[in-house]
Amino acid sequence: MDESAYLASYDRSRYVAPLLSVDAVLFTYHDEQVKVLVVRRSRHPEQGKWALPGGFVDEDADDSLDDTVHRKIVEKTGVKAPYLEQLRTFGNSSRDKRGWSVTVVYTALIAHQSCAPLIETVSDAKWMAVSELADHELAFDHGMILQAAIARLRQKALYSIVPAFTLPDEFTLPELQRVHEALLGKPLEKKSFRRRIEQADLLIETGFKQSVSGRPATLYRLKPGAGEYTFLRNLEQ
Amino acid sequence: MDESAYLASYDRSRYVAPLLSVDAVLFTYHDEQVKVLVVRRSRHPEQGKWALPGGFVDEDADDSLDDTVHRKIVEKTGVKAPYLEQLRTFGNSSRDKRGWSVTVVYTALIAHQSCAPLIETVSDAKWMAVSELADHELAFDHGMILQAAIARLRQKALYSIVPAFTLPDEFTLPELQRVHEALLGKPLEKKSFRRRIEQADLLIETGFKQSVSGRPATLYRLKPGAGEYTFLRNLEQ
DNA sequence: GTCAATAGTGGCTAACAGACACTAATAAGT
DNA sequence: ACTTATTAGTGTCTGTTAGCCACTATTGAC
Repeated sequence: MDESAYLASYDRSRYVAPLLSVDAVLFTYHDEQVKVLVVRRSRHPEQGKWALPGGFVDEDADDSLDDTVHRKIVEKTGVKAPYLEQLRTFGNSSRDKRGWSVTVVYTALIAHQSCAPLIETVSDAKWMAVSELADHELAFDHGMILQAAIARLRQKALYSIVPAFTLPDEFTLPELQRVHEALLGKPLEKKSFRRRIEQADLLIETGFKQSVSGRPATLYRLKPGAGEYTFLRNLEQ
Repeated sequence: MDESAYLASYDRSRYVAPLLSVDAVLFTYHDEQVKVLVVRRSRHPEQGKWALPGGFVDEDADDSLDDTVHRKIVEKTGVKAPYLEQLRTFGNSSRDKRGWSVTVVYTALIAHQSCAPLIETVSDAKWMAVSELADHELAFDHGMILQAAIARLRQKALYSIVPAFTLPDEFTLPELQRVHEALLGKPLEKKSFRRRIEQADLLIETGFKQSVSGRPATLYRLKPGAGEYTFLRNLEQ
């Protein structure tokens, strides 16, 4: 049998594959806190519990797993997340009562303001501060997944400016530093923080922000590709 | 309907999920070269082509995706790989002619000597030097996957001693440096390389290696957890 | 004993993070 | 207008660690 004959006779429905889903850990920054989007499950299993936004691949609508996550995030927030990166895939026999299941998990970052209007009007999705996560039990193994996502983003705060994607398009260096500090749970040296960003030439100056009180800060926008840049040296851990 | 009733009525075979497989990029070091295990495909599709070792989840035999990879590597090499880490999951509609498919890819490292006997006796698996990969077309998107795995391992050579897992249990620092240099494709500073490993206290001295020519080198073994250690500062890129 | 080869060290320089005091620019109060 | 509080941003010194490269150490071959 040659390959075309094989493909013609191939019937995928004969093979029972593990349940495959895609989930997103969507971070933002608001009110001095790093927050994560959780949605209330409307259906069984784990109905009523808070869970990560996610779902199944739509073979007609999605060309790739990235498409699936993007679609799911747009469904919940109304906008496309400007930063998306695969975290890890979790697959075992016990994480879902329906049987052996696999979920491909992504980390995504978005500015709070760009999706706040939609989320505030729906009752099945909300931002949860990462500091209060311990108080809430999430569906499936999503609590553990969230911890893994936070650990990774925390690491990135030490050697990249990826956390900038939790801020609006234009942001100030003090704002960015406060995001990093919220992630790391401790203050950073202002000078060290600013120096390395300046040396790496990752930002474009766009103007000045009127101050609430005190000297106004310079507004910046990320240069294209700034999210991929990694510093050779970590900040102190 | 409550959850137990839902679960009792749930029939997974009604849902056609994308084809799910697991693949491994298994690295080793031998004859001054970093090599990758490839296996010849005995069945359609892409019959006869070289591909990454991998396969499907066996829901009875495997409790987790990690189990699946471990099992697949043991099938090909006869031994369990001492280092295993998820690389990334690739999923789209075009990578497999059978339709929408997803593969969870792992990077694994193993000492050449620990599996050479088995591999040399079989004709459907062989070590391919990464330097000659460009000359061989691999099945599916495995060529691209391999490039991603190499890029990641190369990064790790700059800030960890993970490449040590391509060497036997006991190895010398000059041997380890040669692995890193083979990965990076350029020489490293001997003093810088040794100094950081000594400072991080990652190795246990076990004796001396009789020299082929020249002064004998000290043999070391990895301390437990040494693979998870990351240096705060990268070697020069 | 000398030489070739490889292992391992000493010690200087350069780059960059930490620390912290300093200056700069704004709003509010008098 | 001046003072003060507040936040933004800089100057500059110290400490750590990688780059560099010359040096010493230990072996086998002759």
